[in-house]
Amino acid sequence: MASVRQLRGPCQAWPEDSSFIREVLDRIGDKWTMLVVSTLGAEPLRYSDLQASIPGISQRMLTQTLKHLERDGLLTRTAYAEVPPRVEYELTDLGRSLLDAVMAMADWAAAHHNEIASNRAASQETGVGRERARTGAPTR
Amino acid sequence: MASVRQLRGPCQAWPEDSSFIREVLDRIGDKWTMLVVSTLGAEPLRYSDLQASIPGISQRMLTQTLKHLERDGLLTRTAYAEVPPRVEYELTDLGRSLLDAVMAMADWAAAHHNEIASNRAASQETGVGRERARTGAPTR
DNA sequence: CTGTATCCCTGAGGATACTG
DNA sequence: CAGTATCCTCAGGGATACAG
Repeated sequence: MASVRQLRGPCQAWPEDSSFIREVLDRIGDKWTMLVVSTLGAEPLRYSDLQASIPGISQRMLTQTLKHLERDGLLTRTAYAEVPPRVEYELTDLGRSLLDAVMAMADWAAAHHNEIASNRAASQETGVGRERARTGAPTR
Repeated sequence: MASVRQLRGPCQAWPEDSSFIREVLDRIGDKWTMLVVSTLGAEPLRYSDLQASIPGISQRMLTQTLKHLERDGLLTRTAYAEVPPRVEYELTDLGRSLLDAVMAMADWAAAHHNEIASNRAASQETGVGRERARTGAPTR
């Protein structure tokens, strides 16, 4: 498929096709999805491995995120009927294709986070882009 | 800078460097940032143009998003001291570099949203990855 | 036109306890 | 081990009114 950029000229803001952005945001914009996908990028993992590999994630969120990803066909869930239950999660090809795009974003972050941090620090001093600081006494 | 992938081998989940993912998510994972950036991708726009081009955004959110992007050096704000005030927002080079990565994600969405939609529909019928449906009478 | 200031509500998501 | 079921908090963000 053609690039979104090709679909519409360079000097026209996307009319309502911001839906693409919305769509990708709804899918990966939540707190854990990208993390789970990137963690599974290297190798299939079981539930407990995922929880251990993703510091701070709760059972509730891990389960929910995995379900959503499975629904969308980004990963597969395989349960082995063993004596201590074992369930493995693995990215599908579709999931890996998302991972590529995600890595591009990660690369961007890696390449520019210093620059951004210093910009932010500079704005701090200048007052640029800062939320209006409380001046004077509060209203009440 | 080298790719994140190059930094660590292919068969090792990122130890704690999920921070890259977190970082990019914290910056663009909110509801409007990507939309504003992509809207400014084509050309500089003024406040009212942005609001018109991004259906559903409130003044509050537009202002806040613009401030954050300005703080991080992703766009510039230029106020013209005219009789009806005019303020133009324009992406910086840094902002445009982000846009490239964002477009990659949009391309991914454009290329795969059909596949994902049908996967989701299929799961719907199969019951795969679905939240447990209420069975029987509620607890109370 | 370009924002600020408030109020308020929803829902993402954390903590905890329980189950097959 | 691999989840479910509940409860509850808190902050993102919408609506509205006001200001330079």
